[in-house]
Amino acid sequence: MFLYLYINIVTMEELNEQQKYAVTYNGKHLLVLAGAGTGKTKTIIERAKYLINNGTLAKRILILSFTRKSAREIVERIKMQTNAIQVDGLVGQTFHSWCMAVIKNNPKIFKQSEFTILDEDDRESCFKLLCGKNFKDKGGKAISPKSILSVYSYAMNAQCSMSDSIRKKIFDNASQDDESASLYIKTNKSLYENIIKKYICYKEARKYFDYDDILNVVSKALKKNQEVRDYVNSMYDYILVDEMQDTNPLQYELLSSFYENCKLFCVGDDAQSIYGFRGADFKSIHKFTEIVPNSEKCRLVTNYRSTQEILDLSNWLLSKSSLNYDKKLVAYRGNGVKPSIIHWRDEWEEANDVTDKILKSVSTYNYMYSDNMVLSRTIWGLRKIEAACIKKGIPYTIYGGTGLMQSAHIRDVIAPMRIVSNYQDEIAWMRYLKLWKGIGEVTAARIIDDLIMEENLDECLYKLMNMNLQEEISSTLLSISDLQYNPSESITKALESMSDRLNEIYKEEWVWRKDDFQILKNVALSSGSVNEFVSEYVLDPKLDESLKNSGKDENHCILSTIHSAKGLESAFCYITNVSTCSFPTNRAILNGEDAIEEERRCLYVALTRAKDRLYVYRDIASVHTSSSENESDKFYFLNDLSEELIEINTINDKRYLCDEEYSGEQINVTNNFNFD
DNA sequence: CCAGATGCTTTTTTT
DNA sequence: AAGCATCTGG
Repeated sequence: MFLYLYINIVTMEELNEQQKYAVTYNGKHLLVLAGAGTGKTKTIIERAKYLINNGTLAKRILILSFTRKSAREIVERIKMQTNAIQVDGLVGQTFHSWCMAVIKNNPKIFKQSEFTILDEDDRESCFKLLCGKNFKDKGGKAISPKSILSVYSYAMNAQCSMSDSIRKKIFDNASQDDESASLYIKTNKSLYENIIKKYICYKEARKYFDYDDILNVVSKALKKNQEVRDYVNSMYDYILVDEMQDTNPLQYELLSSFYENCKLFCVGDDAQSIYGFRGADFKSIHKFTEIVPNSEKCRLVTNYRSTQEILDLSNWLLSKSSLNYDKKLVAYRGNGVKPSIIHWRDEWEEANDVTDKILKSVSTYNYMYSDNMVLSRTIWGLRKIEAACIKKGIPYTIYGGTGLMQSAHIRDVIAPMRIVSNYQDEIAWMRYLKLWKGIGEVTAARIIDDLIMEENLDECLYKLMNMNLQEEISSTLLSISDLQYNPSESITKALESMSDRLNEIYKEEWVWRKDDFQILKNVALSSGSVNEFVSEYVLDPKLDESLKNSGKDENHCILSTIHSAKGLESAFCYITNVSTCSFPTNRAILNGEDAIEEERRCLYVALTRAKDRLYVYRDIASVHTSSSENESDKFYFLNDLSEELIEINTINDKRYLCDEEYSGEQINVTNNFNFD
């Protein structure tokens, strides 16, 4: 009963003392260290409103975030709460989209106005092409193109040397005095550098631009060019940055150009930094006041989301770390029910118990399906839960994994559109040609060698038509080319000539895959040309968003990877497979302390999503202590967990063991729905 | 040289 | 889910 009362209090527009301090801050730069559920987004929104109400023009405020989702959400919420004229021109952007805008608005300085942006898959394809088959290091060991790419990208994002990047990415962050690593780096560094140099030249020749280039080019220009610096500095008075803990050194570099003439207001939580593999360093947030001149930091510690019991467990997890997160969240809502640990013998048992509890929350306790969220460390960990949901008729939405824009059939149809928009796009040619029957890797490469010499698209198509290939190969490209200024219609035409072949490729899957193209066509309606469409969708795939929003208001339970669940919350929260060697993963244990700490933060994010009830699932074999003989067990997060913090249960569910057809009879397995 | 089948592997993910 | 290696057979 009292739970409903609290919800009303939380929605009040009042701010607590800490939030008020941050919102009305009058010094130069401020870092707000905001723990999970402490009103991080609300504080940023109130800050913007406060500035606008005190006479700052909305267009003089820039809201930056790492993700589109958070940037968009903040601006939308401000617009909802404020007079429309006042917020006119308020901008919320990602670092990437902001840099793109700078590039486009300064064509004299940035000459790369016409280029194809490579996404991660394309980038990998480039490296594959450049490495060739069986690429080996000097000791004869294979190096995957993917690992060279990761070395390159990490060096760029973390702004570190090639040697440091190899040490981090190839040698699992070996220490400086690890001799075998140093020797490897010494002998093989040039190998990496050569491929990377080739890649840089290749990009230039093919007019390719990758995500890192977008930031890097602007960052360099800001350093070197006074004109760009003046332009950028003249635009804003205030920069508000969300998710500061995910900001990497390259992005810090960009922010540094604002130190002098703008006021930064950054919000983040070091304990929720889970993007280290991408160059984000949560420690930089600790050094904020050293890095940024004239800056201060403040803290938000009152949590409005969870009960104290849930926070006690979360605080405990951080306190067991050797790192000092200095975090102790206090629940505004007071006490509730202790979290539960549930032991299972196999993952089907786990999936069965989770879905039973979801059903019960709805049938017995009158919650919605959407009050339930199942979290997993990996995307494939959700498959068994999904299967159980289907079996029991629970509506669900999956967050995480590859989005629609990454899926094979969409990329198949985008490929010919990319060719039309940049006929030198070798990666697109390769994908497109290989689709057709009779054309494999070798033939495709031969055709491309012939075509890439041509002067323009028309010459290419003419040559292609005279190659005695299946007619659809050239006719698809022709019809897209003819409809260049009607991208939506060009998709329709492309599909008409490709669908027979796609049907053959995807077989029974084609039934559901083909439905996605209606959405693609709708998105394409807002673009003026094929060219515009393909360049826009890479930076802002509205497709995935429109798909997610369509399920947003529906009463679905959420199945999500932990990474995708950041910012979400749910009354009932189930964290699956928190077992030894799964969480932290085996790989993290091998990679050493930094990786394990990142896993810890990951689990912390998961725990703090829960509002009322938290269930942590694990393999029954994970029960041991930190004094265990087994090496991997020592790193297990839930060792020595006191029963004061958590209630321990083992699934002993006869109905599951003996009877496949569950009749719907309610058996109170863990007896923990008693709020009163 | 290509197609198709099979089995294996896969951190996580955003731009 | 989807890419990979690997094999068989055309």
